[in-house]
Amino acid sequence: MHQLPQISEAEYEVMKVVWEYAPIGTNEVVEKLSHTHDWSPKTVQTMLSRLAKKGVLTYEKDSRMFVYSPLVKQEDYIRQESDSFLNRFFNGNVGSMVSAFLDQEELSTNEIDELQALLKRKMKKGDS
Amino acid sequence: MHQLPQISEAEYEVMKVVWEYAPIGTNEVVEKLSHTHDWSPKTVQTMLSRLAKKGVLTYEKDSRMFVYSPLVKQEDYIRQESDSFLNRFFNGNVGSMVSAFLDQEELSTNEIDELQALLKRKMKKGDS
DNA sequence: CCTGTAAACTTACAAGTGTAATTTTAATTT
DNA sequence: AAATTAAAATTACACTTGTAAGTTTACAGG
Repeated sequence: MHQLPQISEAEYEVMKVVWEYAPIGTNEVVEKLSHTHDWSPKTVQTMLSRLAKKGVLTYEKDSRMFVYSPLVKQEDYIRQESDSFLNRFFNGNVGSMVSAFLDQEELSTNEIDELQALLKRKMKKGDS
Repeated sequence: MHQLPQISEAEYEVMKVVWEYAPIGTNEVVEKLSHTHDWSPKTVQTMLSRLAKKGVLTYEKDSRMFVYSPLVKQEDYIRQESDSFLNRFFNGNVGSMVSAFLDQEELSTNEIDELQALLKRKMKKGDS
């Protein structure tokens, strides 16, 4: 499993837009981000170039404009980061992690129910 | 909730030793890390100074040597990073996160059992 | 008391990141 | 075809991080 390129926090915000709306032009990316971030269009452009250089996305020309598409799947990237997070802080042990979240009282009764349902379904599948 | 200082990945490795063995001197930190990392003692010293400057740890002098102790609790730092991770990648939804781990087939039947036990216990507590 | 040595303090330097401004280029409008 | 203008390409710059090396200082031993 060859490592995916490193994506910085700000770059990731840009990628979220690309993942959701690709193929998407520079201006539209800027527009989408303007709702949630206070970034200059120049800044967004810089991040798009860096992402292209890193091979996270690619583009085609529509006359003079660029239209971007992802090269890396969001799911794959999230998987990589999840694994890294889990190892860094919980020695790779999902149980410790969930346990920590439970201790932090961050889960409502409903959320706990949901989790139990999830696990139950997973069990069934594993059985077969 | 005032933000804790930023701790880089390498710095975190150093902190793990400090958290586990504090109060601990520079040389002992270097020694502990030598088992798991290929870092020059100089590198470790740099990281210790940076951590002190950031206010993550403090030290006292034992004659000419420094003896370090943490100022930030590991648990607090992990909580902060966990929240940040969860928001960044799963919109703060623990269910989505666990669900993702389940989909990645990274949990053995045993681990799933463990999780279920955890949740059951948590439910009981929440009840009372 | 002088000196060697080990510790701490200061400096180094490239890569990555956040955050743009400036310059060039190519399409569009007169 | 020339001029306008909007996009892309290039340049900028400070801060953090990884990774140390060099320099100063103070204790311990002779």
